[in-house]
Amino acid sequence: MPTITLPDGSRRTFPSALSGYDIAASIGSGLAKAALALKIDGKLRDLDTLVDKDCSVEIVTASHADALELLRHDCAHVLAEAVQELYPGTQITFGPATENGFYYDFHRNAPFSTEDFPEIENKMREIVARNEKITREIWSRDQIEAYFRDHGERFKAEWVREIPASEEISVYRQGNWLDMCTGPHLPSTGKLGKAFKLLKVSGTYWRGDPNNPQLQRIYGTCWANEKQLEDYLHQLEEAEKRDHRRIGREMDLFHQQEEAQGAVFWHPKGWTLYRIVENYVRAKIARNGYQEVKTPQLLDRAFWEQSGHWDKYRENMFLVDTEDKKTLALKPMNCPGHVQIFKQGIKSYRDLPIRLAEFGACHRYEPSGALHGIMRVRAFTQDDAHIFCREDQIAEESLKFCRLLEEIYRDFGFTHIEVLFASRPTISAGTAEVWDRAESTLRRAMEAAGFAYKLNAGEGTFYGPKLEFCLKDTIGRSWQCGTLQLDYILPERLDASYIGEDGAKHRPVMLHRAILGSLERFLGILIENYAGKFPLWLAPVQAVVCSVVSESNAYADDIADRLRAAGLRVETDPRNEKIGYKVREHSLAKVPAIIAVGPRDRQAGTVALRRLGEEGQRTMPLAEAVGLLAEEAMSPLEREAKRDMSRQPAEYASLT
RNA sequence: GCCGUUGUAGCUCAGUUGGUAGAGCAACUGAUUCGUAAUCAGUAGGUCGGAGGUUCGAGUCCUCUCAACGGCACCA
Repeated sequence: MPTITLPDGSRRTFPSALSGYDIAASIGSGLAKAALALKIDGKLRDLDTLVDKDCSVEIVTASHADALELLRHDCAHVLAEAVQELYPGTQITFGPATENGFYYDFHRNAPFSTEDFPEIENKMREIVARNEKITREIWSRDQIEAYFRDHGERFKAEWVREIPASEEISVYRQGNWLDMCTGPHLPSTGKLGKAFKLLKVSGTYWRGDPNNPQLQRIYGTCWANEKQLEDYLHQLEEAEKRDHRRIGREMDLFHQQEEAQGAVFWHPKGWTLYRIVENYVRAKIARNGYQEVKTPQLLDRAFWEQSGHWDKYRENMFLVDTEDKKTLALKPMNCPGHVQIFKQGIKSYRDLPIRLAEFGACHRYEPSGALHGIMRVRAFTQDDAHIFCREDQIAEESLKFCRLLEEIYRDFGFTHIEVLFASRPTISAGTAEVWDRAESTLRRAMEAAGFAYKLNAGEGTFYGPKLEFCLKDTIGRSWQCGTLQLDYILPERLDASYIGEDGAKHRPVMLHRAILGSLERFLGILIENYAGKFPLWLAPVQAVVCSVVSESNAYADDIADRLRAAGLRVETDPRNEKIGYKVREHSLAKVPAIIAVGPRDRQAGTVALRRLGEEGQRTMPLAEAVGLLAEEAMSPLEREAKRDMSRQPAEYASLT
């Protein structure tokens, strides 16, 4: 006599065990028809699962938050069935739901191409129309292995043996097709509907290992209804318009070309943006106890051998052979250079922490397939710094860093930061004991900083655990920007030391940290997040002064000079064009402030100010416009400084 | 590096079964001086990513190669 509790809190008692479908039917025939699955005590289950004891039950329909994952996973199965029906000999592997859709990995000798999609999609629609019943069965390992082996499915047969003996293995059957899968699934393929579309095909490796056979992955998207599908496809199109490569060209910020693969040609406007960002960080870290340095681009290979980078990354370093038979490497990172500066002279425990910062130009020979616009390049600049400190200072320094990073990200408009904790990789330097200590210290610092983080197991650096601060681009790809790495190894290898209170030599601990990460990547993300419509302090061109008629050109020049005197980046547009034409052009160029001046303005000493994205304009005295824009154009740092300056001494007292 | 796709004027694209490249916008010239998202007219511009091959003849077919894009793998 199970008693079930429904989401609205009501309870129903049934005389005997019954399926989710029966429960839905007992509530209403409409619900029974719409039901896709059920949640028993919060766990998603097949609709025909028998409920035989007291529990809470939710009927999952297409509008339920969990429905999409279910639909997408089923869509992957339908895709696999369609592919196997169309292309005999193709082997199945895995096909999960993803954030916006699904994929399925196949093994087939002939390549799949997007040209095959219409045929596959048609077959998928056919399978949906067949409305094949989907059933769950429990098979023994031997049964499954034999089945897949008999059907030429070597990957599935291999995988069965990997599943722990303690686990029950389920098989889902739909029509004549079946797959080993934990489920849950829809009651039948007909419930999938029509709102799916195949998107792209890509290569992948069996179990993610390049040494394994190559598989072909077909990606698709799937939604609860066609409206949602259309919206999603539209969203993808819109995202394309925010692509940093496209905006970079449209706004004349930068370009890239074949002869400098993985490098960036910054145009005047782009370089203005770059310098604004760089100078902001420069001023910000100077206020936070960092000292800026500059270290050599080329260093002898012996140096990299000592640090351990040669062993691990030689293939990815740019090397230069000299006349005198030396091999130098273009620096792929700045740490060893900073250690050399630290090592000059004798350091006392009183000197610590020492925070050395550098906008370090680095070169890495990244695999060609990894290059991506200005987000992943071979020549980039890190806002790098190394904090040399005592072990007892790690926690405080880590905390300070997290606070600083948060402030800077906030100033650039980023509030959603994904934080990952990357732990010890399989190949690493140092002892387990040192690693344990490093990991637990870093973990505690993170918790003190109040950052929620996810574990990125085994993804730390070879010399220490790592925090990754990630930001998302316009289509949701996550990019590591900031990082904090705790390192006991390099100070040892490069023989850095300080004199402790006890008069003896000690090893400092090194914190590697970057906030933006690579200036190039950060700017790429910044461009995408603002879609090029930067806040005034970041806009390369903050205002354009347009004359309405040629007669007003001199007045426009005059206005521009006044704005420049107030520190604004201003251009004039004296062309003999209609004002509507000029407004359109500068709006498309995403100039935040468009100022139009005509004979009327000259007489009255006014300007007509139009803000990007707004309709219409405001006519105001010149002084007012200058004041308005100059105030808005202050960087967050200048704003902060102004606030501090105006603080009364008493307020300072209360701060301490 | 691996798999797939793409590569024609500054940009977006067209180019039938192989017969020596076309449009719109931008640019340039001229006219127009017009108060808030495209004034009109005219001119110029590419040898079709690169190399090789097949052919009487290739943007169009074949081979190789480079780069970009989407993933995979990598990311100190």
